[in-house]
Amino acid sequence: MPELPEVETVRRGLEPVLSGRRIARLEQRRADLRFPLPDAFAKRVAGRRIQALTRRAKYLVAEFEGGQTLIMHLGMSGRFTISPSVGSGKMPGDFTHGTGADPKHDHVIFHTEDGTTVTYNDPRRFGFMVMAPTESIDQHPLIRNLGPEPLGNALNAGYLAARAQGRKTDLKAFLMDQRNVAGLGNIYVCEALHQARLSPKRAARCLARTNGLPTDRAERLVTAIREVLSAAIDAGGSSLRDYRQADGALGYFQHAFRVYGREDEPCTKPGCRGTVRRIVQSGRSTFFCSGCQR
DNA sequence: AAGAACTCCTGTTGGC
DNA sequence: TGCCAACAGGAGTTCT
Repeated sequence: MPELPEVETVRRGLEPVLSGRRIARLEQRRADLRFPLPDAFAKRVAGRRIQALTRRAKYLVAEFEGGQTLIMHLGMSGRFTISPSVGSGKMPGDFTHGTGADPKHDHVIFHTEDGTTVTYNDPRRFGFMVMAPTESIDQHPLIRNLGPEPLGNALNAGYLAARAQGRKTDLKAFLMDQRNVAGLGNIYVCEALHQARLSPKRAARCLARTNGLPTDRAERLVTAIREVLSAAIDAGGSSLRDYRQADGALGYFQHAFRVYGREDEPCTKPGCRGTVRRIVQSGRSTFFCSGCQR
């Protein structure tokens, strides 16, 4: 579900209440999400301070004092919601305790030392939380094989060209694969390909070097990925069904979608008279304009 | 080794 | 209204 912009938005929302704060108590309401929750989870977290809350790809990463790091993934329907401490200035009744979602799916609740609670709610339970030693976190199986962060310098046309060399898989699947680029999902792959005017059906090897130079296609794609993700983060992510920011607010980038969810609507690209189509690739919906995406 | 299919789980939506 | 199938933002595992 949440892709990089949504996870980054959640991280920014949680950082002020979690980073540098001690977890007084952790409430665990079931044994597992997608995978079992960490052994002795509550005991390992209680009384420990979160030294940093970062993000890698679609993972939220909480580094605890004492050498352990919690890796969290929101799956398709996971959300974190902050409830302020009593007496924080809010009027009683201003804030519904919990997530605003069905409380029967409140699975993990972090109580910070100052009384704030952070609740993880996840109806589909595709999310997960894993604890691992901080010192070797980069070698963790969930982290080890991730491709570069798309907003960092490591993603560039030369990298993409090399990575796509000889790959017959289509561009859609290539970009969805977290080993190639980390953090993209169905929505932003569709949007980035549209902006780059590339067909999702094209073989990934079209990005590879020709005459020793990265292709114009690879350049356009890198630019498009960066612009789409940056704009989405600025908008607080995209809210379709479940996604909310940590303060409960909706994201609003969904209003800026050019192709996603716009089947049969006209292409918005200036000068393009095409219509947005929906096809299925690797079992998932792809939205694109066959007029301007080649 | 790459690529495709299958799997986990619940909720919503659209067709009949 | 009820029922059922299809679908939803992900990704690890298991096949071919």
